[in-house]
Amino acid sequence: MAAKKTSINDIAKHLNVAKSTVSFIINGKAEERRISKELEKRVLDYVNEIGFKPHHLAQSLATGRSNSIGLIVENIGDSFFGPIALKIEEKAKKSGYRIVYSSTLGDSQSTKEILRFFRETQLDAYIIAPPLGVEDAIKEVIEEGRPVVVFDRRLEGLETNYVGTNNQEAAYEACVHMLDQGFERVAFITLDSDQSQMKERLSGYLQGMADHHLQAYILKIPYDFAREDRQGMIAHYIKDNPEVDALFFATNYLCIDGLEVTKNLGKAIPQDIGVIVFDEHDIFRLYSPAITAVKQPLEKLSETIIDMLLNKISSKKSQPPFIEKIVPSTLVVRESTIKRK
Amino acid sequence: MAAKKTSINDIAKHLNVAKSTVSFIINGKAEERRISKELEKRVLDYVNEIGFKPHHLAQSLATGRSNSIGLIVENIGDSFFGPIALKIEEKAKKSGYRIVYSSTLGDSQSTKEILRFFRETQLDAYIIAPPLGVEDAIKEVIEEGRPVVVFDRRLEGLETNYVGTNNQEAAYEACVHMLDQGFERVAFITLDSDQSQMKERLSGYLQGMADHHLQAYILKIPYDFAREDRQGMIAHYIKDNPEVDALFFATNYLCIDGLEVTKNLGKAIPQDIGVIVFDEHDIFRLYSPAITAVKQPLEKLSETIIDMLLNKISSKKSQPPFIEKIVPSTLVVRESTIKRK
DNA sequence: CTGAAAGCGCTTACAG
DNA sequence: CTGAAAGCGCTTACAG
Repeated sequence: MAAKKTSINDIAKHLNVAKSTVSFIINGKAEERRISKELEKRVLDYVNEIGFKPHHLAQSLATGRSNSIGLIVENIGDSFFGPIALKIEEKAKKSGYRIVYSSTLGDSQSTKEILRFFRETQLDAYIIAPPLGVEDAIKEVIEEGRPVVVFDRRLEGLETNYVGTNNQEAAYEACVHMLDQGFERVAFITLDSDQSQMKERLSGYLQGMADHHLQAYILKIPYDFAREDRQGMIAHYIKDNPEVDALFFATNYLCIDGLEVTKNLGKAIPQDIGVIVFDEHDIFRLYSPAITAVKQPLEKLSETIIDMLLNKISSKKSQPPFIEKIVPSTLVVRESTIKRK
Repeated sequence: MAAKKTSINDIAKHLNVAKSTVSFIINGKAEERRISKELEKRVLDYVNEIGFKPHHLAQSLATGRSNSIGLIVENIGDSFFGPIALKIEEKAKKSGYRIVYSSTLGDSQSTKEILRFFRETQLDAYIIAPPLGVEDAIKEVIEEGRPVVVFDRRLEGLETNYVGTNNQEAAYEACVHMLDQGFERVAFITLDSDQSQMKERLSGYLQGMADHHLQAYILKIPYDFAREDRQGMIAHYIKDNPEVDALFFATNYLCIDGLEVTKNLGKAIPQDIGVIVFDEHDIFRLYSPAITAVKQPLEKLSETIIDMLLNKISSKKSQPPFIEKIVPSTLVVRESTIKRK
């Protein structure tokens, strides 16, 4: 029975009170409005009895709030954004917020469309891991008065709240770890990307090599290459640079590609070539040998993001002062970087 | 400038026409309403000029549609549901639908809460991979007239649209593959779960063993066990049943646990023990030896789900006849099941 | 061909 | 202490 939902109006009629009174009571403003305990109880009892729930949309239209947060990530299906989305949702739910999400796949055009689409629905706030080129679109959202938290990478020229990890320091630490283990010609295999987190990681690596007066080896792989093409580039690079004795992958899926390549090439890790990677993945723990990785604290990152946003929402500040929080990563040392003596 | 959004009313005033006229024109009903081409153009031009977008919430309130689909999965962060969510979103977006999601983590109580929460927002339709015990809650949604597609597992006693894979046949095929390879004492390691897909897989395994007159070995691990506990159970089981010569894992993360266990136990795959698993994971391709797996066609599943739902939405049928589609899985044979002669 | 009006279900000044 | 009324921004019978 697709029975019509009972409304606040029906309740008011049934109880012979004004619907405004019902509204106030339901919203816990009985005391504030100095409504008699008795009336309050009568209304509440009835509301519970029939299991009334206010119509969310109508509430939103009247208040301008939708209790929904837009979550825009690069790819909800991947091992970094997926778990983060889960954690964010858990906490958001506790505060009465739903998550509306969309994946950008790194494309600025579709990100702009997502933002346009989301703006039409009056989402209360946004969490975004943006591609380059959407600075203005995000600015518009902020100017509409919606709090925004950008995470994972920052956008130059866009001032806003930000949560990320200490990419540069962590990459530096990882690089130095390799050198401490006796590797000398460490190649950095990264994406050909101007995203801030990638640039920071590269910069950490470069610093590490420079501090030890070592030459840098860098391979940049186009962002939109398919797996076989990425693997082809990596294989070529290894063959062309036989003196390279270790690979530092800038992100987890590149490393997964790299492992397949070294396996096919018959290179032993870490004897023939050392391996280290920025970002964790289940595979790294299980691989033989297990792969040393820079681990981003997903839980802590998620918490920081959603807490910051809820804070901004409740303080109604989409404008400055903007907050920035850096959650440090840790190096998980495994077998792939420990040369047997 | 958090300027007030211009509304259909403002446009009407500015252009000196009734707002109903503006509404009709914007909604492409100019012809149907026999509004003059000239007026239509005048309105449309202005609308484009100021970049007007109708207020989604208001539209929803008036029409009863929200252009949002609720996606309720077990865990948006995992390697099965994450990619499915991505694909579903892509297609939904093309048809003008947003995805609102939530993860159940397999808990029926929180699933009920999610459903209640979502129902308040007038979502147009639902895609659900439900835990047991939410049959009635889903029934209520259907009775409200909202199309529902259940996927991955079905709920006994709940008639609705369903999309899933051929769990039983695929498990049977996997089991027979092991026997063909010369394994004889294949243990089935599964969750202690009454979910339909798990029961079907078990049944496929049992059938396979029975058809070859072989004894079944079954280990059921509690659903809510943490990783160490699961691994502990698997390790024990292997030690207690030394005659077992192969392990058939009912789902991917159990297999990942199992790989860690066999590694620690120093068992060689496939010489000491064969391994096969239901559900893919990046790890299985990369592991040494690579692990034979039953691969669910994620793309095809996602497509089938969203197409079915969009169909139901446009035909406005939440009621019977319900549709059911089974998308077959395929066996990807790798090294873990091929005994060297 | 076009417009005035009611309605979707709520919130919230305002008045008493 | 409580209620009548306007308003959020749309849609859609209905009337002319």
